[in-house]
Amino acid sequence: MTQPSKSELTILKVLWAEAPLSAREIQEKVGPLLDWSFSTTRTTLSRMAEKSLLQLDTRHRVRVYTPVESKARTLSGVMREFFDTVLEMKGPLPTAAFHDSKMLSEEEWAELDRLLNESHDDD
Amino acid sequence: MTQPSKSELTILKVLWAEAPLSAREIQEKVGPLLDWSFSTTRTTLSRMAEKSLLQLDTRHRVRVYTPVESKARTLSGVMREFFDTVLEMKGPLPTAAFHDSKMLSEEEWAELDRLLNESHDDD
DNA sequence: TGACGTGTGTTACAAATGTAACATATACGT
DNA sequence: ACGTATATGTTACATTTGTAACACACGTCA
Repeated sequence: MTQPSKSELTILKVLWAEAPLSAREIQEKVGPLLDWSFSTTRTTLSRMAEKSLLQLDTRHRVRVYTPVESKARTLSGVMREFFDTVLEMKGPLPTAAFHDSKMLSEEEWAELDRLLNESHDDD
Repeated sequence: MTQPSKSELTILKVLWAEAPLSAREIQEKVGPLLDWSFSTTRTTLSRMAEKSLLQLDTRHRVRVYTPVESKARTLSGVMREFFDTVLEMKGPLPTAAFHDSKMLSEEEWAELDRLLNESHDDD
């Protein structure tokens, strides 16, 4: 499970909020944020699809992108990696401390907690 | 303030524990961990010095390396960046939640807390 | 039917990072 | 003085990521 880079995470965030979206639609959202040209956005989307971070479909004759993994699953991986390497905390993590981040809903936090702190060998 | 990569962080960790160290000494500690050849370690050390992550001195006719920034300062930057981009938590962070990480002593946690949550415009 | 906008495939190049060899200098022991 | 180990300088090449242009196909509108 390859971790998304910072830019890739930005794209994933807009897609978690609303998917599937076309490259053009994604560009309208992340272009201003990342100051990217449409080409750049498209290249990054292609690479994300290659890496199976995104799934590709065709709707109304256009390519649309959907995240393969849920927000909770992806962020749990990113967080696990971070705490492992930076703080060397291998065991359960104090996820309650982050619950006031607006990034996830209550249900998503519940899923993330489960993923981080319970059985760890799926996927 | 360039953030250290994962490998660079590994090197910084051994130097925070004991510095200054020569390339050879560092290799003895990180080589097994990272499965690196001596050359690789040396290249990374050079680049870290270029980026001013490490300071270079000569002791007993050998080059020795010392971290420029303290563990607390470096980790506070890394953590700030992480919570910003991943969880979009911009304000104060619940650092108490991490205090059982063995990475830092009580005093270092105190420094890190101060850096993360108080005035934010030094260095 | 021909120009134009939009979608898509392909290619390009630079910087950062991972990973390492080669070559040279220098000190230390014999 | 000579060989040998260690230290240091330099160079190399691949992969990932950032950043983007070029070229072509297709549908729509005049």
